[in-house]
Parts: sequence; structure tokens; C-alpha cells
Amino acid sequence: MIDLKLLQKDFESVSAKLMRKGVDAALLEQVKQKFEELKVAKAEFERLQAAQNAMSKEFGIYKREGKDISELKAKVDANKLLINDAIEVQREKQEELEKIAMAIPNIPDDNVPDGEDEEDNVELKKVLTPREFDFTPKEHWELAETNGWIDFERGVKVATSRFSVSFGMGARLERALINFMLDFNRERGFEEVSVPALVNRRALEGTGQLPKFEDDLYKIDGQELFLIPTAEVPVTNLYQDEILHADELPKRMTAYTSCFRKEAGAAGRDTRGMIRQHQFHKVELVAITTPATSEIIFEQMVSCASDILTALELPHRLVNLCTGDLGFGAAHTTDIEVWLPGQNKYREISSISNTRDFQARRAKIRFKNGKKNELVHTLNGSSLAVGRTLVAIMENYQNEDGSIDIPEVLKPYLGM
RNA sequence: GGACGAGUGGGUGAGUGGCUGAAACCACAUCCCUGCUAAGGAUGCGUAUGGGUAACUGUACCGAGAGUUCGAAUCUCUCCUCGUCCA
Repeated sequence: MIDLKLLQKDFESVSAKLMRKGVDAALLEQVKQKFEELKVAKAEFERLQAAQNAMSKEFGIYKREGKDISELKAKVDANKLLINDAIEVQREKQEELEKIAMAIPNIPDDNVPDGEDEEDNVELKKVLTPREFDFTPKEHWELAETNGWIDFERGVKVATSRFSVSFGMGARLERALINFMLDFNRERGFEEVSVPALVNRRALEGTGQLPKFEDDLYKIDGQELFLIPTAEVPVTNLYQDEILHADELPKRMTAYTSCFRKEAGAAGRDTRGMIRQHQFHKVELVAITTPATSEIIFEQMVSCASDILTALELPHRLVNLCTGDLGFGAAHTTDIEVWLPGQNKYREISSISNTRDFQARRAKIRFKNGKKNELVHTLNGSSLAVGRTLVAIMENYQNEDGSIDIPEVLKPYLGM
């Protein structure tokens, strides 16, 4: 949720920033107007209610003193009718405003580059040089099948398309990666948490997946429960509606979960292999911080994810997402893209975002700053998407005969 | 699945229709006293939002929602959660 007071106060500059992200100017004008209308409606209701409360007090006194109340009762009854109307008006305005405001994305930072889509993202730096192959490197689905690591058909058999099954070393590597990543994050100061894979509507609203992106979520039939699209949702919402002490911050957490996405709108993209699945494993980083330290934590999270890839000796690059590619709740995002020699390009493997107070405002997460309560900043990032890391290992560690070497750091996790 | 009981501020907990946004205690903060390791005193101390430079003040909130009433933490209904007992 954007700061409506700020929008009202600095309408010109805030709306200019939001328009960079493709928000319609007319919509912003509408939000501003609804916000003002709501304030007027509220003031009117409160004025009437104050009168009502005063009269009710008098009523009590009259009764105690045995005075005649019929005149007062008539006044109070008349006022009551006005109040009922005022409540109705206020409720209407509130609903109208919420409907529009909840669908407005976060304000992008000034250093977010303008752009349409991922083509316009700006490379920040490259880490490690891709290896030279003296043969034509294969794509991961081929390697996965020849090694018997991943079975795509059987995933479809027991579920539907975009599901797969890992066997043997493929499955063991996934588990090794999860453990390696969690241990790595823990050493960097992120506390491990284990959270529910089903969440309620309130949680999804808190982090911004709802109301706008319901189509991409799996919903449990007949219940207000959804499968999580990312651990960011349950972990960030752990502190929903709380006022934290400044000395508890920053809270740095890491969680492994499965993630579930319908991938609505991704028809035809990455249909082959395990780049884009309906269910995938991910180790996530989440931080809750004071505004003053959120950028420092952001950098820590980016290095944490990048250093995991470096430890795995996987070449990758960092890119600064442009306005067109920036997610709904993010003020700015750094993506990490891993080198896939089979596809001969860098592909997203991690996405780290600072949402600033956008989620905190929705989820009502605050902290006591001296005497005042202030919204926290929340950040989230993957470290890393497990399936895609496995893909990167297969493609980067492949030999000409199709066999795959095991990264050194994972060997202890595999009893090697 | 059934029966009963409970859900109040950071914590414990009082409060069965107006004098309660809520006693008391603990915790916390500031100040004072004292000084030798632990104690005494004073004051302050919920959240959100509107108005005001401010002092201050309006409104809402006692699990959630709806209702009765001039007036609800308190009465009624529905739901949720937690306990205890039963199947």
C-alpha cells in the first residue's frame, strides 16, 4: 500500500514516480479525490457521533435526576438517522478507495532505470567467467534425462504439466542444495524458520499478492486458504500487526519451502525442462528492519545469494531491474542471473527486493522508535531457487559424455 | 463430531448497561533520594485516525462480525481461537 497522505501532499512528484511504473494518471487523480472525499465523510460522521455521545451522556444524567427525557429522546432519535446515513456514505467511500489503492504498486526508487521489460534491465556486475567448452554443451532437460535425475513424464502422470519428479542423485542434489543454502544463510546471520505452506487471505494481502494476483495462486476449494507462491508470504507476515522493539531489529530469517504458482500468463514460456514449474523448491531470505538500515541489509542479502553461487562456482551476473520488470511491491530489485551454457544465456535464479514500507503498511508491522511507532522496512530475496540451481549445475558441470561433476562444496552433503 | 468454560492494554488481571479507554500489580521510561550490588520515592506509559504551531481535542477499537439500546468491554446471535471433558 502506498502512503496516501504522501500522495495527497506531494501529488505531483509521487504520481510522476508511479507513472514511470505504468500507473495511469487518471487512476492516481481518482485515488487522491477518493481519499479527500473519505476524509470529508469521516469528519461528518465524527461530528454527528460526538453530538450523539454528548446527548447520551446527558440522557444518563436526566434519568438519574428523574427529569423528563421525551424531548431529548426525540433529538437523539433524529440525530441517529443522520448518523446512519453518514456511516453508509463513509463505508462506500472507504470501499471505493481501498479497491483502487490496494491495486497500486509501490513507488519505484529514483535509481530504478526506466524500461519496458527484462531487455532494459541494467547489468551491475559479472561474477566468475563462463567456462569454455570444447564441445557443444547440452541443455539441462537432456542431461537430466540421460542421467536419470529428472523425469518429466511421470510428473505429468501423477499431477499435470509443469510438474516433474527427481530421482536418485537428482533428488539427493536438491536436498544437498537446500541444506547447503540454509547453512550458508545461517552463518550469515539469518535465523532458520519453518513455516506453513498454506496461508490465509490476510497474509497474502499483507505482502501484496492479493487482491491483484489471485489468478496465479492455488486456492484450497471451499476455504480461504492458498498455497504459498513464495516463503516471503508466511515469513514476512509472522510479524503482521505487531509493534516490534527497535532492539529486536533487524530480524533476518531464512526459510526453505516449496512454492506453488499457477504461472497464469506464462503459457508457452519455458515449457521444456524445469525452469518454470508449478511447484518448486526455494530457500528464501526475509528481513524486517528499520528504515535507516534497510539498504545495508539489502546489500547483505544480495551478497549472500551471490556468494552461494560463487561457492558453487557458478558464473552469474547482477542486474538492476527496470521499471517495467519491477514487481508489484518492490521499490527496487536486484536480480541474480546464472549462466546457462546450454541455453547460452543468463537466466534469473534469484530476485532480491526492498519493499521499504509498502508491505509493512499493509501488514501493519511497526517498531517503536523512541516514543513513536514507525513502519518497518521489509525485504525479501531468494537464495536460491533450488531447481534452477540444479539446472545451472547440470549445464555448467557437464562433461562431453553427458556425465555431470559434483560441486566441491556439496560433496560433504552427499557423503562424498 | 458433541458438552462446558475462556478470549480485556507489553505481561498478570479487575470490571454484568452510563461516573471505564478501561482499576490494581508487574514490566518499561524519565527524574529524585540513597549509596555498595540491591532497595526507596515521584511522574509518565495502549493503538489507529481527524483537527490544532502547540497545550490540547474529536472519533473508533476490550478475539472478529452483526444486532438490541438514547447509551455496550458488559445483553443477544454468528464465526474464529484456546482450554477441559466426552465420542
